[in-house]
Amino acid sequence: MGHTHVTAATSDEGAAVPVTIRDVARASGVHISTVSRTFSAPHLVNPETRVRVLACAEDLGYRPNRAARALITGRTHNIGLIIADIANPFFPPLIKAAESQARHRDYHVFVADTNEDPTAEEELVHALAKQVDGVLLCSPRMSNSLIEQLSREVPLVVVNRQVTGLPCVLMDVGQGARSAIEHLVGLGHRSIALLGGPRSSWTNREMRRAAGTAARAGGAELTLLGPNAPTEIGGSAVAEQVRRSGVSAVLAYNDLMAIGLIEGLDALGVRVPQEVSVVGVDDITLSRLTRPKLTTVATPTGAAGRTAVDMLLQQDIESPRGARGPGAGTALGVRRTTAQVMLQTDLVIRDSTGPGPHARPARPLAAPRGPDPHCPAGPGIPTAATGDAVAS
Amino acid sequence: MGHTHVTAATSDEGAAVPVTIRDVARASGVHISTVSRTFSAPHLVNPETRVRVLACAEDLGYRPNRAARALITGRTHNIGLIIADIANPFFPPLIKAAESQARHRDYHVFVADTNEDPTAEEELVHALAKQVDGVLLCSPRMSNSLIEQLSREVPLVVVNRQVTGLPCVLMDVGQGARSAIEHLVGLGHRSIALLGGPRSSWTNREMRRAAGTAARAGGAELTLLGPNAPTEIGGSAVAEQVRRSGVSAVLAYNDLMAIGLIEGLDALGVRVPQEVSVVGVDDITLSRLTRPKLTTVATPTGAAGRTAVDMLLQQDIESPRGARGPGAGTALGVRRTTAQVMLQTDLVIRDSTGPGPHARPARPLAAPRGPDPHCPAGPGIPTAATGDAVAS
DNA sequence: CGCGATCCTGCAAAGGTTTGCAATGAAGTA
DNA sequence: TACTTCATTGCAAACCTTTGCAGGATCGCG
Repeated sequence: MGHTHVTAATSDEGAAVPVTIRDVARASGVHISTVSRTFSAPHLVNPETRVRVLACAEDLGYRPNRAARALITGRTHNIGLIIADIANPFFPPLIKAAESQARHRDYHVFVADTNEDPTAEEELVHALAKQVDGVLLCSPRMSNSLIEQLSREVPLVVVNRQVTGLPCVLMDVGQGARSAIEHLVGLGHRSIALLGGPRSSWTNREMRRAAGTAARAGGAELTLLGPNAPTEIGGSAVAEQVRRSGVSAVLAYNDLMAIGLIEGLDALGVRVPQEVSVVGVDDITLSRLTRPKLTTVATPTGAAGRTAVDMLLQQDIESPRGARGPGAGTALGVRRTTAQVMLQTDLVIRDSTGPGPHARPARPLAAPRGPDPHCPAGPGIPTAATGDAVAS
Repeated sequence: MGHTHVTAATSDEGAAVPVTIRDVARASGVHISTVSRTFSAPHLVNPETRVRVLACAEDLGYRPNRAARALITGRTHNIGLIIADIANPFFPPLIKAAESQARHRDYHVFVADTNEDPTAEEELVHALAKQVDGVLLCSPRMSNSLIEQLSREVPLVVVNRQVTGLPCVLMDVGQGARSAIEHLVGLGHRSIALLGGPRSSWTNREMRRAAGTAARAGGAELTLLGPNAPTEIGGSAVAEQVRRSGVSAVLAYNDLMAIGLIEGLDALGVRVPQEVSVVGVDDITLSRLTRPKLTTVATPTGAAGRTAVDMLLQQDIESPRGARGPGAGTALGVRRTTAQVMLQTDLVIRDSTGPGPHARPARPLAAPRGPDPHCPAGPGIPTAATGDAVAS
């Protein structure tokens, strides 16, 4: 590793003296159990004692050892967050929201990246299992059956995937794809391509299903292209294929692919939206910054992260892990209710979609359009309703 | 919270039977200490016994309880990663690299987001202290003295900040800023603005210092604008100010601001790079995707994450935390060597910079330029050398 | 055959916290 | 006054693992 040590100094440092509950007990003249209760069950200790203990604790800089606490309570107050690819801008807002929500509930979040690799996913669940109270599985690439199996090892909440028997947070990409297709059909497009994402993606299947239905209903022909890598590269790689297919509009699996496709088409001399319209999914920050600005289906990423954490913690509180007390370890089945939450998506119309070859002549050609009925707050600004739910 | 429960089912699930070292011991007919050694000191146990124990462990699905292990060894095998803003695309590659590197060393990573808030930073260090073996502080916003103080509580490695006595990973933004200014001066710009970032940012100070020197050396005038929020919004907000200042080129604190600025200038009818040249810092993915593509100083984010983890673990191995064995708890000072690593940056020339008003007439005006000597692999492709070091 | 060395394994303490139970004392009730 | 109830606190077991120490067996060597 070619670093250069600019400075190499030595410094004196007192060994971090670990101050335990015992020290606090001694300092405040009570038994350690009283100190413990001061923190974990304050109502059980005399207010006067409590303030004294708290003062001593503060004074000594005491912080409860979470490992010891975890050891006896069986609850680590940690949760795991397994992500297909942190570098995909879709995920950071989700991570951020989840971490913040967890922190408010006095939980910490382990983040792990699988590089879209199903095997890594499985290993990570195993590795995390004993160390966390539950795991959030975001856009998993492994099989449903494996997920179910793993859920017997550690409480799981799945995001962007429907697994029966498990709590799931879903984004209504079906509705999103439908809106997108309807938007394109309304613009006069009759030949549309769907740029598929990873084969094992639930989102991918949902989009295909909904887009197919919507296209049929609108009298348009839908061409399936894929599967592809859900990245910019994946998008630009199919540009040539898109051109040859002769479609006048494309719905891409996500924004990254849409942007890559636009790049690729541009390199081939195909103009967007004049010759081909492109719609993405996710509404990542980037999609507002490219030229042309991307028309896309906004997904409520932050809300998904928060909701997933809530569901995990709720489920977790119902059924604490580990046997409590001697003799309570009989493996009696735990009955728990699982819920699936569907979050609404919103079509955000910007500049990457325009009139198709079948547009009625009355429509102005290739002119900037006004706000679309689907997008109450006007183009470019995700609606506040994005995080809200939709009855389905 | 407006979600709709699409499904609410109940499922039977065996209580996750916690299989401990004791179960494995019973199953394989040895004492628990032998099982323990099988995992933590395999060379001390008879090969035959070992395979038998391993088989049983595998069979029962045993995984060592890390909390218990942490309790007695004093090492959690976790590290904390404190980030100013996960949503800033500068950080995900760093997180990803750090997490991956840590995992290879059998460590897990807690990720926490401070929203650029110094107070949150301090609280997070406290909260994490007892739970991790060390903390990576990325682009901290708190004061040096506070950082030093916190480093007495938990081993710290600082990224993007120079703190004497603490191990630091720095990116040579000074060199980067110099290259950028020289590039602009070479293009004929004599009046350049520096768009500052957060006041408490070390990077910010370094850039100001280096850019000032380079501008003086090149006979250019440098205008300081800031501090600003290191975001797209922060950049677009100063567009008007940039126009009024009359400069012909701008070096922005980071890519996000540069892109925001270009957006803002565009809205004011100022063309980039024809009227104003813009240079960013970081080379985030986004900078290759905007129009015009951004000229920027590439920072080795992944290498920084990996290096930081390595430094933390190395320092950590030298001085294990917590008193080992009875009577060893005397607070004798631990002497440890701290190093600072400086990583090289690289100017990547793309399309957001062009000839300035003082360009020699021989130069073609506003025409696409070929590869720049600063960028060996050609524009648009970060050089492989980016992660390597530079002697300084 | 005896002795030490080596290898393997068991024993038990320790690590910091939580928590059921018991003890204490005070206050309230009959 | 005697008895009950309640609030507060102490006691000690338990959580699961690691590790220093010692015991036992086996082997090599003189």
